[in-house]
Amino acid sequence: MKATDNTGQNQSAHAIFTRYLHSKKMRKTPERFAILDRVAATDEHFSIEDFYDGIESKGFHVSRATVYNTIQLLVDCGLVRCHRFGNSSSKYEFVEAGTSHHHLICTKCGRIREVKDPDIAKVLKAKRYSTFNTSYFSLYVYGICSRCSRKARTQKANLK
Amino acid sequence: MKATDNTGQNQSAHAIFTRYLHSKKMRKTPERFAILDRVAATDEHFSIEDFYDGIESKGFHVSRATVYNTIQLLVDCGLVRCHRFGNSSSKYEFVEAGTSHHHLICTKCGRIREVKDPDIAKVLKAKRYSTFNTSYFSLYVYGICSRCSRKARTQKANLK
DNA sequence: TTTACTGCAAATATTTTGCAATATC
DNA sequence: GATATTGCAAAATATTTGCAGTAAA
Repeated sequence: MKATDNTGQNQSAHAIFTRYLHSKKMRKTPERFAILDRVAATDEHFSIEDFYDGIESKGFHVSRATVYNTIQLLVDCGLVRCHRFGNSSSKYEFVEAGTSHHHLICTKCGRIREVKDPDIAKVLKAKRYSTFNTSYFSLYVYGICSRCSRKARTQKANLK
Repeated sequence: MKATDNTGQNQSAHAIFTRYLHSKKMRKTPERFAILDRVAATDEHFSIEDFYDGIESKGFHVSRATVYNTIQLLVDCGLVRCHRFGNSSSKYEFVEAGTSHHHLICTKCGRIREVKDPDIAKVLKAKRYSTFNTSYFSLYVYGICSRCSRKARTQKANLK
């Protein structure tokens, strides 16, 4: 399981979620916390379907509707981010407090690479947009990945 | 109709698309250019459905499948960008050559605001990622828009 | 005890695909 | 003339919704 400390305040994801649910007068159900636990234990991007299959295989049953609902709550309270790459289904990731990364997306093969980029993160964090209360950023860099570049070079060479 | 000059080379969108189709040995059909023309004449984000209805109402008939295919070609050759905001359908926009903007997305009401931000654009353009051949960026800034902030303040005040 | 939440299944929305007819090259 | 592209409809995929039963507060 990953660490879930939050910006030095040492609040666990559980505590954040509990506080969020409380503030919205929503119920603290076992399904919601089971889903949070499993999300927090997942290092990769996952789709709802991935997640649904995964949690079933661990012997815990929740309906798809509850997965959709709960993941959305986690997005709303900032514990999870949603990405919609290419034309595939929504992908989610647990937010490791205090960290940040961007995504390099290959427009040829669709492969996603994560990059930590403190320089850009710093510039973005310093940015203020008038009358807009920023909470976070998503930066997507589109281009051709090394594998596809290599493939293209090889094909070109073979044509000669 | 908007100007379609490209990075000082004065290539029209038509010329770019023609060149692209030629390079891929694809056919230059009237449907493809009619779709490009209408895309280039549209200032806002549009969904495939919006676009389909719009082009029908102008008396030009193309099938949905052709709209999907052709818009994807335009994305592939860089004349159009695709955004997938929130959980709505894909939104597209014509790329005005040489310009750039980011998107502020309200996590409460879903409203999208475009902002030109030359500073950030400059920083991003200067960025190089090893073994990745960048073609463009998309930056999404999430937060609460002024309207929603105001609404929240008013509600709080009324509770007192 | 009240009613928010859950599971299930059906409905909706969006996008993709197969195939016969057509038009580009 | 060969075959890429089109239109149409059906299929596939992803997500939302309605409702009756269950459980948190």
